[in-house]
Amino acid sequence: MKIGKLATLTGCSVQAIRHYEKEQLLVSGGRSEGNFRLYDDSAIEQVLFIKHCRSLDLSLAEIRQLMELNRTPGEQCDDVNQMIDHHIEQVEQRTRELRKLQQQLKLLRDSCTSNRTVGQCGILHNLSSGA
Amino acid sequence: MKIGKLATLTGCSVQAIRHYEKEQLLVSGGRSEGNFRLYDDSAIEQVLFIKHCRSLDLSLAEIRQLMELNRTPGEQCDDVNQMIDHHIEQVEQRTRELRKLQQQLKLLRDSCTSNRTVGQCGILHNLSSGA
DNA sequence: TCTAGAATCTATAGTAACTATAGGGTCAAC
DNA sequence: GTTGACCCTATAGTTACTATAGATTCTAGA
Repeated sequence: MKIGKLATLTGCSVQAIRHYEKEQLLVSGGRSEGNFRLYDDSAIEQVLFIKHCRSLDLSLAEIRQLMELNRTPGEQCDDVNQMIDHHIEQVEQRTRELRKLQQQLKLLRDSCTSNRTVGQCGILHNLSSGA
Repeated sequence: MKIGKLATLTGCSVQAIRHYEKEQLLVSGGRSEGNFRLYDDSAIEQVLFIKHCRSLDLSLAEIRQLMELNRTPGEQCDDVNQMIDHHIEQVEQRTRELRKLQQQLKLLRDSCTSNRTVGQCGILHNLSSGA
């Protein structure tokens, strides 16, 4: 199949697939006479694998690493576990940051009510002071 | 003062300050004979204002808008309140997403234990199936 | 067979908020 | 007069794409 069909079947954009190929996450099965990329069914699984990983916010570099590991089924999979653990930590870290941010923003928001002028605005006042 | 001192006093990098100027968040008081940017004390407050807003994840575009509002103290400040409300919503949205992500990652992580091979790895298995 | 339109190709710019670098001027002190 | 610290501009890099331009290939209907 050509790239358009692969895109439709996987729910991926054509450009994204080309991008994955450029980043060496995907190899097309070759080219047609007219230089169109050709894929077989295994490409569908590969793109879905990438999509699934992306939905978990794994980077393309991490996905590439996972796909490489997949090619050596006899090796220990500790690297996979470590990568996921690391990723979980990152997400938790970011969640904590956002929670703090949320609190600060709400405090800030409470410092102003409707029907005030810019000069009286508690928000702008707070932002201007070092607080 | 020159840009280096402003950077030191505000804890901002020199490049960041130049970047803010390029993005029209900041105007230097002029240039020296040798074409060095010159600033007065009010620039310190401005940079700190930007830093404070950035620490709340406000975009440079939003900050520019706030600074413009600041110049018209007689106007109503509803726009400020709306911006902050909108920002709070965005942060909450992202927090929800991350929370979901965290759950999924933890489920994924639990699908594998130590001392397995790549072929047996529950994580890779899960990522490969459409699950 | 001709042709219009759909699909594909490559290459490049844009996104956000900077950081890092190259290659060059300016200035103070020794 | 020269060394070193500081400054200048302009450009590339970061991430994972999307969007665009300009060209080529394929397909289906007249």
